[in-house]
Amino acid sequence: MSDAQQKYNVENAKSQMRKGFLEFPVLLIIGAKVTYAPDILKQLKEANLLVVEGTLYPLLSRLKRFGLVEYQWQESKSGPPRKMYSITDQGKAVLKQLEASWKSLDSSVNTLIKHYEKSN
Amino acid sequence: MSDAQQKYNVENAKSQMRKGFLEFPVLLIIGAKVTYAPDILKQLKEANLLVVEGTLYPLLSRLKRFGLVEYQWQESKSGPPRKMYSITDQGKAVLKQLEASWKSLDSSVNTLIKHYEKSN
DNA sequence: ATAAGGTACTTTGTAATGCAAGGTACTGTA
DNA sequence: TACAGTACCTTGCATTACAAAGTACCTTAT
Repeated sequence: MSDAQQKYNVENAKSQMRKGFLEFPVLLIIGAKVTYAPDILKQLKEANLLVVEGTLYPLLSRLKRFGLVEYQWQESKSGPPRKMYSITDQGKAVLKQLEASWKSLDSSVNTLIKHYEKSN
Repeated sequence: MSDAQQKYNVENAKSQMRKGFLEFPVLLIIGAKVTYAPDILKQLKEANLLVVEGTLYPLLSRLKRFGLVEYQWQESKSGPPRKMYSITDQGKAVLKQLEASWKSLDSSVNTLIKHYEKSN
């Protein structure tokens, strides 16, 4: 029956909330310091933006493909070589735009929250 | 060749930034006042959260299917009848969780922005 | 040497969602 | 009766997060 009520999954909502959004924090992280995937994962985790490998690696390839980041191989003392990512000038330009979009989104949502709270 | 650089589309990024996210503002709007689709579209537009019909109607069906909103038909003086949506108790409960997720996301991102700015 | 464990990077298939485009139907007015 | 405006809905596509599994390199212990 199409009327049957389904159970709403908040975890899925959180995941969806990050959809298409992660490029921004990842660019911020790379923009702040040359770094590599496992460290980016760690920083995202510390920021409560949990992400898994299967999400991050394709995302980095995408950023590279768009010329927003670049990388250089670097040897490690404790394992295989690492792809050290750094932001490009193009990446910095896009980052500015994403930051503007974020601020707009941020203020829009916070306004809606205030309206909602005022009505209750 | 797979190395060819593609053009980054900021508009697409904005759209993706809203992906999976829209349930939250729509619930906020319905939670603040009983309303119907075209008015929700108008409010989203005023909040700079541009959305089109093809996005909103399936979203409303979804919220209904999950029992987060309900509707009643209401006749209009200027056209066909309207589905007037209101939030349910379940919807209010979910809204609380989404608000918590949003605040966490908000503070995480703003922290990353600060780190980025400090490093430049 | 070789095995085992850790580190790093990658790929495949699935589910979810925004969007463009097109469609249906009701209402009032010329 | 035609037309324009309003409201609701559906289909197909592109994108992206995630789980899961895989490849490869390096160090350490046996």
